[in-house]
Amino acid sequence: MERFLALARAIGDESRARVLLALREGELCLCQVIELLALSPSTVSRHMEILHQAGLVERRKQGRWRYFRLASRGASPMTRLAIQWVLKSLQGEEAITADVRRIQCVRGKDPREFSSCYKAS
Amino acid sequence: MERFLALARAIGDESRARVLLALREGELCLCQVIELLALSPSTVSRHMEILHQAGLVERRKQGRWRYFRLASRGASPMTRLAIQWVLKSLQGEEAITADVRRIQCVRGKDPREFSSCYKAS
DNA sequence: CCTATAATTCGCCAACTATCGAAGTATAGT
DNA sequence: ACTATACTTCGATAGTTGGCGAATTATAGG
Repeated sequence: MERFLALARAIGDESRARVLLALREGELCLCQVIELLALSPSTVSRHMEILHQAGLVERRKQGRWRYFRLASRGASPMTRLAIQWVLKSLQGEEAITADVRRIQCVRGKDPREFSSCYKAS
Repeated sequence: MERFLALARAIGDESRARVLLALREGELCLCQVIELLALSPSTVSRHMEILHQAGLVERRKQGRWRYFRLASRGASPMTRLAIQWVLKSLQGEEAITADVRRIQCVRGKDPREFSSCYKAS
C-alpha cells in the first residue's frame, strides 16, 4: 500500500508528470530537465529523487551528468502499471506535446552543446 | 492536465484509495464509509467530496443517506483509466482484503440495521 | 412540532510539500 | 592546482493537506 501511495503522490505533481512524459522519448540528464521545467536545480534534483524513490525512474551517472530514464524491464508490475497509466492518460495533452517539441533540439546531444539551444524557442 | 492531477492526488491518499477499493463490490453510504475508515464524519465527507470532484465516484441521495459508487458508464476515458489503475494495483493488498471482509456484513443492508454490526469484528 | 440520525460546512491546527538560495561535493578540462 | 560545470544537501518559507470538533442543514419518524 505504501509503495502504491508513493507512486500516486509522485505522479500527482505537474512537474513530475511532465518529466515522466518527456522521458518517454528517451533519457534526459538533470540539466535538461532543469531547462525543461524552468525550475531551480535544487528543486529539480528533489523532484527526480522523489520519482526515483517511487521506482518510476532509473538513474545512471556519466561524467558530470546524471541521466534519468523511465523504469521498464526489471521494474515491479505495480510500477509498470503506474507508468502505463500516466503515459496513456496524458498522451496528447497540450502541455505535454509542447514539452516534447521544446526538448527535441537537445535529445541525445552532448550536454555541452545545448546550453544555448533552449533560449531560441 | 489539471483533471489528471486531481485524479492522481485523489488516489494518493490511503483513506481514499481504500474507499475506492471498497466501492468495487458495490455502493456504500457515507455512514458505512465512516465506520470503515474509523474517521470523523466531517473528514470522511471531505474525502468523498474530493473523490467526487475528481470524477472517481458518483453520488445519489436517498432519504437521509448519501450513497457513493465508482464512476463507470458515462465517465471519461481518463477517469476510467484511473479507476482501472487503482483497482488493478491494489487488488490483493492485505489492507484492502481486510476492509472487504470487515464491510461484508453491511453490504446492501438498510443503514438502520448495521449500527451494531461493525462493533463485533 | 420535536427529536434523532445523516451529512455538510467552517475554523482551527499539525504535518507535509514545493520552492528557493546558499553552501557543499564531484568531475572534467586547463 | 585552479576553474567551471553539474549536481546534491540543507534551512527557511509559503502554501497545501488531513484531521478534528462545533455549528448547521436535511430528512424521517414519533
